[in-house]
Amino acid sequence: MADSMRRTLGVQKGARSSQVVKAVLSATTAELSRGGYAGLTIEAVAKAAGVNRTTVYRRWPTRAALLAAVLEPLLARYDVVPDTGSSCHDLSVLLQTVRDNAELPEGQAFTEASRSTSAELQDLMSAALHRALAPFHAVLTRAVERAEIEPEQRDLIAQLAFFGAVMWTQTHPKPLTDAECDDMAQLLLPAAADAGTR
Amino acid sequence: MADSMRRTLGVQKGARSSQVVKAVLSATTAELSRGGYAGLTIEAVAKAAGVNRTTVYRRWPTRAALLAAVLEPLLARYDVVPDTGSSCHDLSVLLQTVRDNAELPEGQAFTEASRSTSAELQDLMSAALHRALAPFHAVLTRAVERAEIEPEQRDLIAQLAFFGAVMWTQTHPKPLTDAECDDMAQLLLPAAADAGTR
Amino acid sequence: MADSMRRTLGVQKGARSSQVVKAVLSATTAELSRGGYAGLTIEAVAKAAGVNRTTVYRRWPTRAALLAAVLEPLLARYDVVPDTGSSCHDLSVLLQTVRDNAELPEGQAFTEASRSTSAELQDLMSAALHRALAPFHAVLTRAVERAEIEPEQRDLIAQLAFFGAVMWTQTHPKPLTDAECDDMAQLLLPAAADAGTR
Amino acid sequence: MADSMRRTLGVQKGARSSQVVKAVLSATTAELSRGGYAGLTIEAVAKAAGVNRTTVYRRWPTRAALLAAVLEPLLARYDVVPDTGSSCHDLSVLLQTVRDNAELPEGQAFTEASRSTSAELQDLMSAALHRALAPFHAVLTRAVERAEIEPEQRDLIAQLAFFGAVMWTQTHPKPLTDAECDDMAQLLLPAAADAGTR
DNA sequence: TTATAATCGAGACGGTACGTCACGTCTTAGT
DNA sequence: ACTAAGACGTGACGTACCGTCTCGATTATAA
Repeated sequence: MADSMRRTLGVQKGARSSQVVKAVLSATTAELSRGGYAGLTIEAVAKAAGVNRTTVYRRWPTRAALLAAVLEPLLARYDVVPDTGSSCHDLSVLLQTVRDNAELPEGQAFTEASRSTSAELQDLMSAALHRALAPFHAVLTRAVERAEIEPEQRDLIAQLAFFGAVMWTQTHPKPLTDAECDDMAQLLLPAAADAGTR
Repeated sequence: MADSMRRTLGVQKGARSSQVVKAVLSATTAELSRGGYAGLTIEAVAKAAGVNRTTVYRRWPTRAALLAAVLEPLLARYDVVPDTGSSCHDLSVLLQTVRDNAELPEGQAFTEASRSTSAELQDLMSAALHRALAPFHAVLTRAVERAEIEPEQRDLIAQLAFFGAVMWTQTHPKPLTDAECDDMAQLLLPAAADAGTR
Repeated sequence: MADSMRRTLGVQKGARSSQVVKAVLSATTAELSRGGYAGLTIEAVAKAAGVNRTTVYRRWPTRAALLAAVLEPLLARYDVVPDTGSSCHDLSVLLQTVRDNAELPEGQAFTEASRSTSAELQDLMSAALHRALAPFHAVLTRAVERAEIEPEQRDLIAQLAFFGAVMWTQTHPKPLTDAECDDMAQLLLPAAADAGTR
Repeated sequence: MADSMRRTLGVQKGARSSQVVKAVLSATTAELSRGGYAGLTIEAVAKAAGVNRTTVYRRWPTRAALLAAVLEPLLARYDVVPDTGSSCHDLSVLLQTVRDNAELPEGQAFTEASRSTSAELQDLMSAALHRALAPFHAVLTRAVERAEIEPEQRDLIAQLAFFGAVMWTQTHPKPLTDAECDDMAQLLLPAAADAGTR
């Protein structure tokens, strides 16, 4: 039953396997950078990685799996919550992380794919979204505790901050600067901004 | 020369043509509602419209053209700038418009497609984005004139408001309520909110 | 009933109609010269003639009809039977006629189309073949009367002579010369050749 | 590089592949028998063979390739030169081979296609023609050596004999009989016929 | 050290959709 | 009354990837 598929399960210790993995994943980001997720084909990835098409299929059965694999490092950055003492600054730091991710092809592909209706992607993407939003909620929960914002504003601010940064390049030719991240944070956390300034 | 491509140019007077157009466009929204833009195939649209595939190609040479056609009514709603006297309320009205659009399959497809790297879409989508953002800028320019916000905050607020509303359903199971639109507007325009309150 | 088709039946007196006919027919030979009968499309003919596609269809409902129209002048040359006194020379003259026709694009298309299995062509082509073979039979019948060949050889010789000339360009880069026509005639009618020589 | 086109190159060991090949080729001759080469569509061949259309394309990229494949056995018959001692009889044997081939749908398609102007066919067909004419030239070269014909008559006789037989069914309802083959050979090789008779 | 299991490359296949071309028919105008 | 122009359904084209399967051929891990 498991044999019928002959699917690759884990990464072998040997150098060969890990090289294949590395080659495929970097080929994937390369392919994502031109064409985005919509233009991502297993065929092209395999060719770019110098690997047989079936080999890719064995380890990553779907396009979504490939995306997930390549997305992991970006999401890992959201696993640490900044804590500088100032909510406003914490938020700004998070926005900078978002910006850094959004500049990478994988990051672009993420926002592109997050709108997809495909079932396989839906789960992956909503999980990733929650992971990315988590530090925002953490920082803003602290802001609530410091009485800088009302509790019921928390989610709204997280929403505005996160997507404001994610979608920045949609409307602006250049990526967010650090100063603009600060502006955005101050706009959304006026009380915290005052505290930091004075 | 016009003959050389044998492409359908305008809608004929006859009932036949206009019926075809209607059938195809509504089939397009139907197909968009399941599968989104990524899952939109001319084949399926044609079948759902009870029309031959080539007929679709003649009038809408690309998938993007089909999307543009079906998107037009939504974008038209952004052509009127609300003017209720209160900037905060104007903004809220715009957010409600965004929400209404985002609930429709065409609207979802719009945000999905706007992230695409495809050349044909790029132009169409950036034009649509500008059209959708225009009323936001108009309303906020009035807010600047009323000294409710700083001039340099204008674009930033437009950005946060627009994408905050557009991406709402990414993080929330239910669409924006009118009250939430008000909250969002007040958060972004605190001075104008005060004015309206007093 | 007849109106439902709205088919053009005869050539109108006016200059316009006859001009259309001329333009289409010469466009047809032009198209035949590149692509042959297999590559002949109504679309291309209409465009080359500067005429609408439907106009062509009305007057020549099928590709075969177009071919027939353009073939007529070539077949007309077979309606006169040479009579120089020498069977051998008569045959040579016929072979030269075949060669002249075979050099024209219509002639090439004729031999190409004559092998077709299409029903509409079958009739047209077999009729044309008979018309082309008729003078051969006439000349050879005279040869039989002159006791230059056996009666039962008549059809065989006609067959060899006609197709030998028609298919000449299949195996030779240059068309038949007059001398080669003579050689061929003498080979097939040795008795008549002797008579002419002495 | 071999992967880049994903084209089927050779016949695999497995029974599957060879069965596909067999099915497609016999379907091709079946389709040729109705419609001829002009009416041959990959679509119909695939359907008749119970095979997917793309599978056909992979192994035989063009219609011409399909024809060539199906033609090969017929052409192979021309690779052996008859040598019965009598030039006249040798020629008759060749004519019978031509007749046998011309009765098969592939043979009909061959003569049909040989008149085509298509580039892809041109090469294939001229090569096939040379292959078919080769034994004629061989037999007639022997006849020259036996002083039965003049050297400069050789090609002319080959031309007349070959095409006379090939085109036989154009003008006759029934295929060539063996006796008629003999007649034709004797007509073209009178000296050799005498030798055989005495 | 040699089995044994995991992984890979290669070739082939059925299948879906693409975008294009030409077909032949029909309707609606425009002279 | 003809022709023009526009539109449509239809069939076939050749291509691109898809996802699956079956073979060997390698390559590691373990008896």
